[in-house]
Amino acid sequence: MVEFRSQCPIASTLDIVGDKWSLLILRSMVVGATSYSDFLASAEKISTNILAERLRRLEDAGLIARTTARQGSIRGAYALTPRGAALIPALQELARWGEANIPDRWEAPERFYAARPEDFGEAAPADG
Amino acid sequence: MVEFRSQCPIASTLDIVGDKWSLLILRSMVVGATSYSDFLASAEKISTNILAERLRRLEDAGLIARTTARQGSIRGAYALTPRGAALIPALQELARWGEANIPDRWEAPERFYAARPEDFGEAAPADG
DNA sequence: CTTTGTGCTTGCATTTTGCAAGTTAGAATC
DNA sequence: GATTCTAACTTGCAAAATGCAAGCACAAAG
Repeated sequence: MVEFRSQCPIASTLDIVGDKWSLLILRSMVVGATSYSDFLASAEKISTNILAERLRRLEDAGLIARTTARQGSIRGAYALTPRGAALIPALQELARWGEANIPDRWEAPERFYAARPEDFGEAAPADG
Repeated sequence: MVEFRSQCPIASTLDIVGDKWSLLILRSMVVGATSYSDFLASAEKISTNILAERLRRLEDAGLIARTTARQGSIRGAYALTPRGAALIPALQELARWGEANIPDRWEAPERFYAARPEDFGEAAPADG
C-alpha cells in the first residue's frame, strides 16, 4: 500500500505516480503500448526489474489492468483503466510545458494530444 | 546540468521537476510560500538538505528566482518565474486527479485553482 | 527436442533520499 | 557590545530507490 505524505491531492497523486518511471509508462500506453516489450522499447531505457515492479504497482493502484492476451498465456496485455486514463490531462500539460520550455524536444504525436480519458472506457473502441 | 533520458517532452519535464519534492515546492509557491521556513512548514515534512538542494536546482533551471528580501540580508524570498508559473496548469491537473481519485484528500484552496501563469509575470500584481 | 523470444526474477553496485546534528549570520534583548 | 534567538543553511551517515547484468521459466517454431 502507498504511504501518503499528507492529504494534499498533489502530494498524494505524486505518492502514487511521482516516481521516475510511472508517468512515462502511462504515457506510452496513451500512444499505444500494451506489452512489456513495448515499454522496454521506449527511448528512455527503463530497466527490467523496475518495469516489472512499476507494472505491478500501477495495477495494484488500479491505473492499469492486465488482461492476458490469450487464455493461459503468460503474455500480458496492459490497458489503461478509466482511473489511469483520468491522468491524461495531466500528462498533456506536462508535455505542453516541455515542448514550450525545453529546447529541441520531440513534438508529441497528434494522437497524444487528441487522447481523452473517455476513450479508455471499459470497452475497446468500435473498429470501423 | 540536467541529464535528459530522451527528447520526449514529458520525460524531459520530469527530468527537471520529476523528483519527489520539486513539484510540491512549486505548489507551495502557487499558494503563497516565499521563504525557506514557509516551505519547511508544509505538511509533508521535507528535510532541510533536500529543500536547500531543490531550491538551488529550481533556481538553476530558471523556475524560481531568489530575491533577497532586503539589501544584504541573508533572508531569501523566492518567487515563481514565468517559466515556473507555466507549470501551474500541470499542477492543477494533478490536483484534480488526486481529489477525484483518492479518498479523503484536502480540497485545494480556491486561490490554487484560480491561479494562472500570467499572474506570476515580472511585476507584482497591482494592489487595488 | 533444440532454438528463439518474451516476460520476468535475482544479486549487487550506485544514486537518491532521510534524519539528526552542527554551523553561520543577521535581529532582537539586555 | 555580549547574549540569546531564529532563519537559513551544511555535513555525516543510514536507509531506500534505482540501475545493470545475468539468469530463468515458459511458450511457440522448427
